[in-house]
Amino acid sequence: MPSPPASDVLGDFEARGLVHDSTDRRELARRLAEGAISVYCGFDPTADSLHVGHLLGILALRRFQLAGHRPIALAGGATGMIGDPSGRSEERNLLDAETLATNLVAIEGQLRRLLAGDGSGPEVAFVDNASWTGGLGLVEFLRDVGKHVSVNQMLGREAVRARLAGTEGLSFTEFSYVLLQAHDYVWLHQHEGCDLQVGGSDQWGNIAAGVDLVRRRTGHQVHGLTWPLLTRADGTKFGKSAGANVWLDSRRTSPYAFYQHWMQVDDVDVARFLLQLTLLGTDEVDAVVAEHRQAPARRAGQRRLAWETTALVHGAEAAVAAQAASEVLFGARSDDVPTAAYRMLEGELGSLSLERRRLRPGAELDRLLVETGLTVSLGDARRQLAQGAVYVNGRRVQGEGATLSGDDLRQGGWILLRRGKREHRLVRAVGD
RNA sequence: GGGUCGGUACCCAAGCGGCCAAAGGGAGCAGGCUGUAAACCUGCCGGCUUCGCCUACGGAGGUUCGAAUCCUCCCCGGCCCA
Repeated sequence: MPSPPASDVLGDFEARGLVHDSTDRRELARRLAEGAISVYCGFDPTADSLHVGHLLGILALRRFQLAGHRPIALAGGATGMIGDPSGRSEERNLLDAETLATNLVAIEGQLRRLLAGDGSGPEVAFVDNASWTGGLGLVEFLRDVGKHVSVNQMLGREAVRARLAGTEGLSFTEFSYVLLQAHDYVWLHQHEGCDLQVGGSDQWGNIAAGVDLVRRRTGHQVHGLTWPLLTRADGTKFGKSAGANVWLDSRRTSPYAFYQHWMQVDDVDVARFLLQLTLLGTDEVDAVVAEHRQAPARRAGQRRLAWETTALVHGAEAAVAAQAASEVLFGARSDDVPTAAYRMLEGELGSLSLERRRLRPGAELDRLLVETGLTVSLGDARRQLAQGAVYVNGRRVQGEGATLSGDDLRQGGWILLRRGKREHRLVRAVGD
């Protein structure tokens, strides 16, 4: 895999559309060219898994690593206790310590796995800001951190202003969040030699505050860099599929679902996503995009995107399986599938087992649809049936009262159900 | 605390005694066209034992043959005054 030239990560970020804001660009470029630096990106444990939005941060660290710099992945055990008001219109509910601890462990595990890399480049450092914030006394904090920060400036921040102007208000706790993150930067600068913090554009305020605080406390000039948030071309937030978040944890979003999520990306977004969400070199992305433009129907862009992201997050083996499942389901012959393929699909799809007698000819399809979760209610199931949205083993069945027929159990016990274009479920008959 | 306007389905928003499961828009789902795109066209879009029934218009009561619509109290929000 071609890595960006060690001397020009910044240029690479720019070429990929990954620069939203940064501290003095020339100064930063000079610093990066001068030699390896330590760069940090934080991840707050707001859930027990990261989601696709976090991929940008993870890849950013990898990009720096490939260019010879030292990445620091920070899990926000302390900041997670407070809640970042950036980009939020409402006060967060504080997570209880237990949930937080669980989340932290889960997220750290994911970060370690995703950043393990291939052994090239400097090793990644994993830190948790609770380790240096936990023992910090309030008075000490107010003297060492608070004294250097201007409330006037804090009030000027976009995230704060929006909340003060609106009806939601802002608690002192969230108002103070930026101080913690700024303090993190100081600590990492002093103890880990960190000279650059990166994050999504919503983090700019927090990062800038950190850069400021480092200067006031140490007189050193450190840097910040943000990328634009992941959005679709139409401006809507990306990372949701059918309203649900797309997670990196396979228990929350299966590798198959994850793969499909990328397969379904709009043409207009493919090039940008390839640049921003994979480690492919820009030349290679250009080649893929050119191929895609030649014959958009083949979805070369989406295929490559799905492959790269799935392999990155779930490993090559899972990516192969997800790809194979997709071939079966979206290929020409989903009405006649070999047993081996059924077994494979069983692991990839939402599948369930039902007693054989429930799947006899005459069994009502509407109930089956509800049971498999393909529709949300019986009424919905009947609507879908009436609209011709339902397929059994790849063949459309129509009519509200549709039932299973004699040969619907394939290879001795599987039924492939589908609603609409792309929702599939596999049902397996068990018992006698 | 006083005044006033408002709280309607996932969101915005009409309705202001029966014809209201509630206009319109958005989102979502499906069908058509396609390429598992986009755009466009069409249909659906509370639940159920579906020619009917149940639950719903901030909450609780009440008036009425009949209430989202009227009355009372309560809760919540905007604005104005203190």
